[in-house]
Amino acid sequence: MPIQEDFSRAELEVMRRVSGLPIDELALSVASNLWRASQLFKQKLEREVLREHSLSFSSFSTLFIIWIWGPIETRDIAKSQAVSKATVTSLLITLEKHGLVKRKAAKSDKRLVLVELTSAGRTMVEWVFPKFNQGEADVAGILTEPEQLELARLLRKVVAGFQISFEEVTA
Amino acid sequence: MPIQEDFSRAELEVMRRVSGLPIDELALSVASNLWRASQLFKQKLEREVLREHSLSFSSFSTLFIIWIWGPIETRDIAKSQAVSKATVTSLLITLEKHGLVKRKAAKSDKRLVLVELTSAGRTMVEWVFPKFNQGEADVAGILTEPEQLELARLLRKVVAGFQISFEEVTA
DNA sequence: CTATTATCGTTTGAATTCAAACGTTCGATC
DNA sequence: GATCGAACGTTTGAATTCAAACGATAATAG
Repeated sequence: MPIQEDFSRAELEVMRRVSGLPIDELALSVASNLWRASQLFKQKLEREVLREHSLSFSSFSTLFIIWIWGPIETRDIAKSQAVSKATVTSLLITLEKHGLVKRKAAKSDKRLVLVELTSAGRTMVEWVFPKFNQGEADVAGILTEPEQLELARLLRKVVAGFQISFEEVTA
Repeated sequence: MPIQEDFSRAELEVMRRVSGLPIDELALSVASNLWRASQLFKQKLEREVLREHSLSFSSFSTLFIIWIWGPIETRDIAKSQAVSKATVTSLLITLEKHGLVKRKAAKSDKRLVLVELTSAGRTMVEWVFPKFNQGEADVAGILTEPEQLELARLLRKVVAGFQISFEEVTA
């Protein structure tokens, strides 16, 4: 069935109903498939990998960022995840409750909070990340390798375009 | 600066820190840029278009689906949005509170609930959708038209791959 | 026809999310 | 140094999200 390579059934129906309106149908296609792919990806990872470790997608992403960037400030977690500072505070409270991260005040600037993994947190990331990456590979594996490279390039260009347009909107 | 076309600075740092581990770095690139692009897209639309109408991204998406598919069952909204039925119930409660949708029992099957727009809901969608689509066009416009076509095709293939793999996981 | 099973939408409780408001701390200017 | 504005993380309140449990209805089996 060549429908997946061309247009999905749902997409065709949407197009039919908006035809006549001055709508950018290509942009609509890009946006709706971008959103849908990201949601399916998130759900797959939460159900198949993170659930058994009582981690949400956001919790794991935060844990991963802290693992990569060592002691890191709350505001930088927020920027790197494209979420608000309030969200990060909530996530850190949950993660701290589970003993995976610890917060400490910065010496130089008393407003700052430095976050780092506990040893339990480090163990968790190092245990879960390979399985998480396998899930990513399952999804990416739907495409050929040249297609994966091209998809990564195009998405990177979109992300870069955002950063140029707004440059620090996250309050 | 060719960094956006190649690898972002953050991506390079992540790669550096996971080098040595048996990680599929291409899949990691695809997944992280997919997630980031989708989140930035959602935030842009919520802030620049939906916020002034007191609509969340999910609320508008739901409204749009109901606009397209006329009277529709709760379970079909859930499937089309890739969210749980419980989420749809919550969204419908909010939308009903704002007078944008109405629910009625189906005659044939008393378990079903049919959802449709009120006239206020229809007015809202028809007013907001063009502006929403303009936001989509802004984002897609970061890419050339051939790139947009290719991105849509690749994402569609990924989405189709999901549907083949799981086929109705949404409980 | 009755009993079992499956499906529907909802409720419950907990986590995630954000704008707005807040107190605290830093920096800049006078 | 004192004052004003900016930036930090947190709190608050409301909406979104989901798994699990639930009652009601339908479909299937016996």
